Amino acid sequence: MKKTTRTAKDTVRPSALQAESMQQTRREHASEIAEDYVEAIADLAATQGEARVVDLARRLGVTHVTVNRTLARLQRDGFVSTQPYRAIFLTPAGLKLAASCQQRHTIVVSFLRSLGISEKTAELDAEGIEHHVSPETLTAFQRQLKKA
Amino acid sequence: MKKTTRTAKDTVRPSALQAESMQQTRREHASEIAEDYVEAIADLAATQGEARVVDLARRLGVTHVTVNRTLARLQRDGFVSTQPYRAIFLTPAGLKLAASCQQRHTIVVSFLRSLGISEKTAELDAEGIEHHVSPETLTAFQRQLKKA
DNA sequence: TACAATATGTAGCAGTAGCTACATATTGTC
DNA sequence: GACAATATGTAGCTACTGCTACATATTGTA
Repeated sequence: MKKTTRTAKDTVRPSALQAESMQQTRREHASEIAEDYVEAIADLAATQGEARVVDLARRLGVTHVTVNRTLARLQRDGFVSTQPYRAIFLTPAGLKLAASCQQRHTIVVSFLRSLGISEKTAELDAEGIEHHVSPETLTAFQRQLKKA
Repeated sequence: MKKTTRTAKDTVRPSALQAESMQQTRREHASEIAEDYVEAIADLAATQGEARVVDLARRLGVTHVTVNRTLARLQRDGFVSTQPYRAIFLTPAGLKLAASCQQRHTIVVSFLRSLGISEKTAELDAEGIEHHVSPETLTAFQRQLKKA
């Protein structure tokens, strides 16, 4: 036997629902960090006038080195535009992404709060949860909020 | 100036709530995969008698190579015990983790279903969400389920 | 202007997760 | 037992995320 038969099969029909879930979760994870960054940049720009590397590092809880490299990736992917020793700006795509992230974040936090969850926990959990909430689920959250 | 002052400051007082959220999310991410694996292994052992590398690969939507390396890490961390060309077994720690994951998964899915979310979406979203649900939030979900 | 503080950038390391290609072991069947 | 099919293992690549240490640029202030 020359090569793995399994690989081809897996590609065509990964398996059940769980494999699909896992793959989706992984795909989402790739964009989670992008979302966190653009959201932070938008917020810093709004509150402080501009977003700098150190601000982001503080905000995201990583070193400035990590921020730097991630910004390079975000620039490569068209979400931000940066110049050495200058403030960081969001591109139209970045602005759009930031807006939808902020809206989703607000909805998730409000929803959790409506269940009686504490402010702090709601914020902490929302940060992890929000990236995995599908449009359908987000709509359900909003529906529930209107009821209450 | 010899070294970065910022680093020390960041370590002591990362910033606001968001930095803490991010760091927590990253920590959680480290254990997400472990949770997915032990859950899958437990399920395969229950339904098929034993868990093999190929089964896990199909189930998780990755190649057998990835499964292999991850299993090595899980063994290093004390969650599974493996022997070359043999079935994979969960250690007591692994069994415990699997049980709590399955319970949490069930609660999250039930909760989403109770909001009128479709079976498929509930499963897909739960897969991503469940790893970020704190005990407080999980309790709130259960409380809500009892109401309905 | 000069100096110190701060900010930003770069080099290089570790760890994790994914992959393909290839090598070896096990298993099922004739 | 032999052979083919399947399963498992290993080598080596990419990419992302985090870090420390060090180098350079900018900025604020005496």
